[in-house]
Amino acid sequence: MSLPHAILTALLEKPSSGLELTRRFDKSIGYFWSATHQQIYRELARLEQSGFIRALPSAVPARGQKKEYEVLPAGRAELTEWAAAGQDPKPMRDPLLLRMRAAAVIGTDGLRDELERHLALHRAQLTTYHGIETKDFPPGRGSEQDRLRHLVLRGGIELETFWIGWLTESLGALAAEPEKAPDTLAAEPGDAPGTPGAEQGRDQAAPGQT
Amino acid sequence: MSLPHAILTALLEKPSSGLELTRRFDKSIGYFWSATHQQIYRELARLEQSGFIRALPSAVPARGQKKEYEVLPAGRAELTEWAAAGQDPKPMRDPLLLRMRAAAVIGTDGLRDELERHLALHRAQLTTYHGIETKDFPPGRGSEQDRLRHLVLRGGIELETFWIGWLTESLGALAAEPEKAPDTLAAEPGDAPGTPGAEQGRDQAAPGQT
DNA sequence: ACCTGCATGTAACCTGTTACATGATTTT
DNA sequence: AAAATCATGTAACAGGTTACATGCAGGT
Repeated sequence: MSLPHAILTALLEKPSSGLELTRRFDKSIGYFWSATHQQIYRELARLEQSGFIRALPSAVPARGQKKEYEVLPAGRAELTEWAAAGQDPKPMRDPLLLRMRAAAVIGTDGLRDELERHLALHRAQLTTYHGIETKDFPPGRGSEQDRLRHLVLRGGIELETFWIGWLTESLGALAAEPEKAPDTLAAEPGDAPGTPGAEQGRDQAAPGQT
Repeated sequence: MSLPHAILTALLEKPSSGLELTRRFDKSIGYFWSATHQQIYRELARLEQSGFIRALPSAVPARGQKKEYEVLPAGRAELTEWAAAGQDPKPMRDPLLLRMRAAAVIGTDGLRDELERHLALHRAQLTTYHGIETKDFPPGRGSEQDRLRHLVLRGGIELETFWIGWLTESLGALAAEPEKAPDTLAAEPGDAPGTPGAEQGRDQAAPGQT
């Protein structure tokens, strides 16, 4: 239940049309809450129906016509209420860690490549964030808004730093044990080391598993 | 599309019933891929129908009866194929960062409390992980499986460390500017600083926003 | 007989994803 | 006039969440 509140926040920062919001969700807002344009239009319609936002009267209500929205007092109240409620951090759900756990069962073929690919992506993202930081948040104290937004950006920066650190560490640990054998690298799917089926339960007593 | 593969991995580690899987998803596996028992039963039914897993013949197919599943060769092949495909890291989606961005618009009331609450939760989680680490992964090299699983755990540990660092840093930055005024702390929702409605677009030219 | 805990589900709903449709405006 | 781009949507589906239903086993 956070997308509507992300949109309310964005609209309070600046009234926008659906497509403008979509673009903002591809940039700054999307760095911590992503959304597609379909989600945004759906949610805008709901927010309007709930009386939280309204289309600026200037806009013509035709199909291909731009329609700008602004937040109504009820919308601001809703956002304030949401902020007061507090959300519990949700358990992580990350495919890459799952991928690594799977590697412990089906073998490490291709794992290094995948880690290196992610490492490159996270490094690129970090560079982007650093660019934003030097451009938008020069040293010296700005307004309260600036400082809060800077903290959000710091969150992104430190998260990417975490990934880069963990990936680097993992690649190092994998290097210590050279991926089975160099000549099995080109094996097709289904040819994983350890026979394809029929010996489940082999590593039953391994630690850190249950 | 990762839940089925999480289940396949779990079942390859050890054939289990739905409820046993649920419990494992509340512990180790759930530390990086959470799932409820409803999801698990639904997915088990699908995986069985697809011929990736089967119920062990010993079990009686009655309603309140335990039903254990094991992975079939086709299931192992499917998992291997999934692992070879590689997933792109998805854009982050975190309510707490959103909450902080909202605070830049509606005011910082209650923000410190929320950050402190999260800090405590992340510290507790880190303690849990450290407990697992010392118990299950003593120094000295174990099997390849052990080392991969240890890396996964390291991921969890370093992620919690990131949160603790960022939250601490943020609390420090907020302390520097003491939450508006001490006497507004008990204000009701709807009384946020900055008038409730009617002045959107105020901070249009602020950096780091578009 | 009744209650509690174990175990497997059903149903309804909401969010997010993917593919496609349609109208308006600008460019070539 | 055609094509590209801007802009708003519809439809169908997959995945995740919440609440509830059903059956069996063991204890009191």
